[in-house]
Amino acid sequence: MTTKAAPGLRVAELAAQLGVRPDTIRYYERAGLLAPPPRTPSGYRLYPADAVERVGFIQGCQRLGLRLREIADLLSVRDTGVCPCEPAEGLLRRRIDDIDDELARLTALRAELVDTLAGLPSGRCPDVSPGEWCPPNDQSEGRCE
Amino acid sequence: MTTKAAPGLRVAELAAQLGVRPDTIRYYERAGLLAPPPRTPSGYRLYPADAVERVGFIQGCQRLGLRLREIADLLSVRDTGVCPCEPAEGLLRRRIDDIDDELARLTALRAELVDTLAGLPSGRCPDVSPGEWCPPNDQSEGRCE
DNA sequence: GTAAACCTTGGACCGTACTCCAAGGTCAAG
DNA sequence: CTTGACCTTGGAGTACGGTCCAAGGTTTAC
Repeated sequence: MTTKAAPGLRVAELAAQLGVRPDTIRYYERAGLLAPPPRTPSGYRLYPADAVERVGFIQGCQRLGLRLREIADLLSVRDTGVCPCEPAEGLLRRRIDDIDDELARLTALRAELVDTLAGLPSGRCPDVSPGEWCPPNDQSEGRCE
Repeated sequence: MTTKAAPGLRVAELAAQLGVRPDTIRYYERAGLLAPPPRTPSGYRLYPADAVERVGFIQGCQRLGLRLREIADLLSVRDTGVCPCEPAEGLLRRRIDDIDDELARLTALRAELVDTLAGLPSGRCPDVSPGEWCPPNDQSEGRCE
């Protein structure tokens, strides 16, 4: 069977498969996440079919909140033929810790916002320490009643 | 009583009172949060004492997560002599909604990360859809055992 | 043949809140 | 008088992940 030799994907085709723009693909190349692909005689990039999977891996990692630099590290391990799950474990643990910090911060901030809001429509404007909501000069005018 | 005429604060003095750098004060001026202050004959900025309170207000709003542009809006209301608590209420409500969205997003993401991590050290590397952790070509080599 | 739709490159730009820089002026202490 | 610490300005740089641009070359459809 004469399997049609894979012609490869042009940059816009690869991008469309993954729902991104061609610029993003070229950006990944500049950022070291995608090796420079072979070119047509006239200089167009021609990606092999497995580039789709590679960009999909990038997107999966991004969904988990990894940065491109971290994803590049995982890919470089993966490119040696080794599963990058060991370095990934460290990255993911650190990511969870960051998320926990952020959750705590946002939860505390939310409570503070609710407190501040609760004071707003009442007789006195609450302070936003160390500043105040009301202008400091004319105390008798413009305050919420 | 001959009250010593307030000499005003130079930019580094104002900044030091609030724990920020002079550049930050000048940046607030460029950004429209601080009016251009009077100058000494030689051109140095000389802030009146209430500038400390004003920058304190900015910091208080920042702690609540408001952006400089939003704070500028509140300040411009406050500068009319009116308490900015009414527009602030809208900003703070929207901020709480944003935080709720972010909390939900981070909570879901955290769960996904924990799931992913739980699969890592076991016999099979988990998929990071639509990519996979393990390289697609050599299935038999390099997998976590 | 020609127009539309693709491709190439290097570089500038987005938002956010600063932060730093160079080149020069000012001011107080010794 | 000199030294050092302050001040001025406009502009560039930081992180992040793209996004867009112009100016030109290529390919495809009609």
